[in-house]
Amino acid sequence: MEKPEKTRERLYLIDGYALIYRAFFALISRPLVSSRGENTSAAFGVARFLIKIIDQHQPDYLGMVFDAGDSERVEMYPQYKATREKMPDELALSIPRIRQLVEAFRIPVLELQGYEADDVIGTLAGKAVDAGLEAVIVSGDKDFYQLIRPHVCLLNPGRGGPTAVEEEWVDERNAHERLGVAPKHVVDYLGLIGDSSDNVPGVSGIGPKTAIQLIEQYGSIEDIIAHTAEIKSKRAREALEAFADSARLSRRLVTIREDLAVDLDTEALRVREPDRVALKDLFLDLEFNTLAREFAAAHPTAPADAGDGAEAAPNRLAGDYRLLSTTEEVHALVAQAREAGRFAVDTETDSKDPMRATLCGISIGVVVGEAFYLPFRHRTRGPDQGELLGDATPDADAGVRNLPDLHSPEMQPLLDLLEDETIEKVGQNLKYDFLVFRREGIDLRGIAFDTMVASYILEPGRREHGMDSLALQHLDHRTITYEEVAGKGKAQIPFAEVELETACNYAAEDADITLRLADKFGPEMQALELDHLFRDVELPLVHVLAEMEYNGIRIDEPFFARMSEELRATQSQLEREIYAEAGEEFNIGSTPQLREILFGKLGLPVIKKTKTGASTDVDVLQALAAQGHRLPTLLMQYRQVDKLRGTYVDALPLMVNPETGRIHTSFNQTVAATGRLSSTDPNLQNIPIRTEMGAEIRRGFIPAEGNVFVSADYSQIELRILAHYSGDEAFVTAFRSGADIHRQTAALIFEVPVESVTKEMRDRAKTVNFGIIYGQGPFSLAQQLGISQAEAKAFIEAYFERFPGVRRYLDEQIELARTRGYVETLTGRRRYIPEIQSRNWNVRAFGERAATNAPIQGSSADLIKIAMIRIQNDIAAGMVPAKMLLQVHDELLFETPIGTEDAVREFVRERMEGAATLNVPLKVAGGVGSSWFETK
DNA sequence: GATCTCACG
DNA sequence: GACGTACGTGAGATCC
Repeated sequence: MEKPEKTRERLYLIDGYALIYRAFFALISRPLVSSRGENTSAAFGVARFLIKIIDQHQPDYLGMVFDAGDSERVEMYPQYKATREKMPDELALSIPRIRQLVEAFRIPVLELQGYEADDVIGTLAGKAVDAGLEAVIVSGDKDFYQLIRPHVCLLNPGRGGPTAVEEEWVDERNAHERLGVAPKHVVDYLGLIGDSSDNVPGVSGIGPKTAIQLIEQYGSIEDIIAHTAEIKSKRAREALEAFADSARLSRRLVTIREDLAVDLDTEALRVREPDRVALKDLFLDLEFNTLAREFAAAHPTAPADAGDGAEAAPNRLAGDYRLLSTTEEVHALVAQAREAGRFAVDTETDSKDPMRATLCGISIGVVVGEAFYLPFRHRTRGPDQGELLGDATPDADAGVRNLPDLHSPEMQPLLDLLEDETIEKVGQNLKYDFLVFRREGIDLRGIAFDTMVASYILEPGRREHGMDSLALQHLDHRTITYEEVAGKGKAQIPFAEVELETACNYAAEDADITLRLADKFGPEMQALELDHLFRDVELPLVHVLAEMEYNGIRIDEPFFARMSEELRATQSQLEREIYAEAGEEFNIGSTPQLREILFGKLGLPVIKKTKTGASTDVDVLQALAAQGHRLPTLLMQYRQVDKLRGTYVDALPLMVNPETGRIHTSFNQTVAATGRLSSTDPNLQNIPIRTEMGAEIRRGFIPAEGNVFVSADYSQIELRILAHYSGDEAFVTAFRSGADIHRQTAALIFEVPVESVTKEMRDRAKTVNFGIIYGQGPFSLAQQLGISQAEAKAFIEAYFERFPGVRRYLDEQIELARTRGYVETLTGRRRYIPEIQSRNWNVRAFGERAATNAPIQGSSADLIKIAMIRIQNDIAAGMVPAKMLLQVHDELLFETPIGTEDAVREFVRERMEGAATLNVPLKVAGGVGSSWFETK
């Protein structure tokens, strides 16, 4: 039916939740998920619909109607809507978004506490007609047919996409025909047949056909009941005799009220220009880029507000940033912070490495929009550009007004504040500040919020969690960058030499932004139930990691010097042999030159290609060596030696901290998308062990005088997690029996008794076991095992046949990632997988592997983190004299006084094995030694 | 800064 | 039927 002819101004009343549900479920099998993991299906559908309504229908008045609170129908009939499933979480989370959208469109929201949208719509439609308007009810719900009359019609919105449905008008002309009864009898009709979605009972035994017939014959439900005895059909008659009251109740339940106490405020409902800026921001935030473009094209900015640039450029947030220069001011600030019980803190220093940095100032923010900078060690350069005029004392330089020394009695209240556990500290990367303070002899306590960690919990796949990027995205604010105040490259000056007012603006802004971000991230984490992970795992871990970094690890420098000489000699020898074999000298480290030698000059076959040409990696060299060529073998040896020397033996001694004589790595808590840690400067999580020559390097890591190392590593933690999650019977049984899991696996997939499993069978089973965790396919398994692809395929099939629970579990994770956009670990840590929605097979397959691997790798990370926190707590409480030094994903390394090693081993084992209770036991293996090498 | 290679779990 | 083919990291060397 085409659109009814327009004779009056039109008011469109949109049934809000009907629209939202429809939009959400239209995309249920392929939901829209933003890169931050937000399910945006409903918001998208609603936005697109509103644009369409406004552009194509050009309503004169428009309102969005929502249910609010429990309906009076529940009092009438407690089971009303009781069979409805709870709103899916993803949808519930997008309701606030949709309200923002509606607001940005400047469409009034109409709701009345205690009433359903239907009743508000019924009332307003009536009032609209009285006011000389025409009411268009936008909904697909048949209940609304009862409201149809002159100047009231129904618009059932269509649907785009693959299963497109045309929009549909229902008015006086076609209502009767569509439902089989006239609008005035809709309540009788629905009262008889009931409504399963609202759990309205109706009359059991009477369906649409009978209902229509009865209504045609007798009229309303009361009339029908009055004539029950005359009804010919025995079934219908008996049904009515039994359920007459149910029919009356049902009729009342489906009757839409038209008499609520709401006014029709036509002026408020008149369609207005949308708030373009807000809408554009929302669209970008929701990643509706196409919609944003289309909307911008259809609604060009009026000349009046074009070109002022306010829309495009991020704001500069207004902040009152002040430099403190007197003790009294500091005391007042301390009092204010104590009063508030919470403040943001940030340190300014002269190095990115907290183990080498010197503190030069502190910024503090207590309330949003206000922050202070406390300079302690600023100085200026003299006119001759070299002589330092200022130092730590305020009098030394007239140009700089430092506060009294941080450790002077006047500043004691500030130090007390920092060390007061009851006053909450908010910061960005507080591990850094903690270490800087610690080296000043200040123990920063009360770490309550870290915005960098919070951002990581909310968006673990995000590239960077730096403040500049977070402020830009979340606060639409461009921060002052370090380069802007200190310069860059060669011209960069130490922060201590930055002019004070400039330093203050930079530093205080950081504290202010931190506070604003914390206020935003806190509720977001709560909404996603990530609070436990944040409060009980990641936040306590900040301390633990800081402690480990502070501890550092000792190396045997003469050992590295000797090893470097030996490797260098080996390398020269190999170099000569390589040149001889190649027939010329060239740069072995240059891939292009090596390519030319191997595939050009010597004409060896190209095995594998990279983006830029033939690959020369170890797989290729191995294959070429297997063909009987000598050069590839030499190259592999050369590369191994070169790598060990360049990356480890020569590099590590340069990292020794002159102050402590030890190497202090940095454990990054916000890098790995799965929840793992990473280690940098230097990376101590990839110290060689797999080859004999490489493992020698570990002899150079030694405990402090009078100490030994204790190492403890989880045995097959990832496979145990897989067993736990999948609940696979064979798998779980194997682990519970305490037997060798790879041997057990081999017995099952090769169908032989455990005693007959050969070493080769076990090795293959082990490879398959690990391959499964990563989603390895037949192609790569075949390559790895040196077997045919068909054989590899048979292995994988045999595996899943023996472990059907594993297959089921992996499929489940893929399905979860597809439908809700993310997978999660034991602690609820999420990993969003937008790739799984890709139309590109390759990208999608990657997403599927990530979806199966992330819960396993991530849960393993969860467990060791929990263990680390408990261990460090007990170490701090003095239970053992050990120091935790390193974490290498499933392994922890400790340093402890000689004689305490057995106790420490047991202490650590107990806490690691007790980190969680799974379906299968957790097992920890340990070792003791006077070098890292010996702990194996 | 991008690319390649290779070290670890 | 082809696609391209195992997850997660960091560092050093070379090239452009």
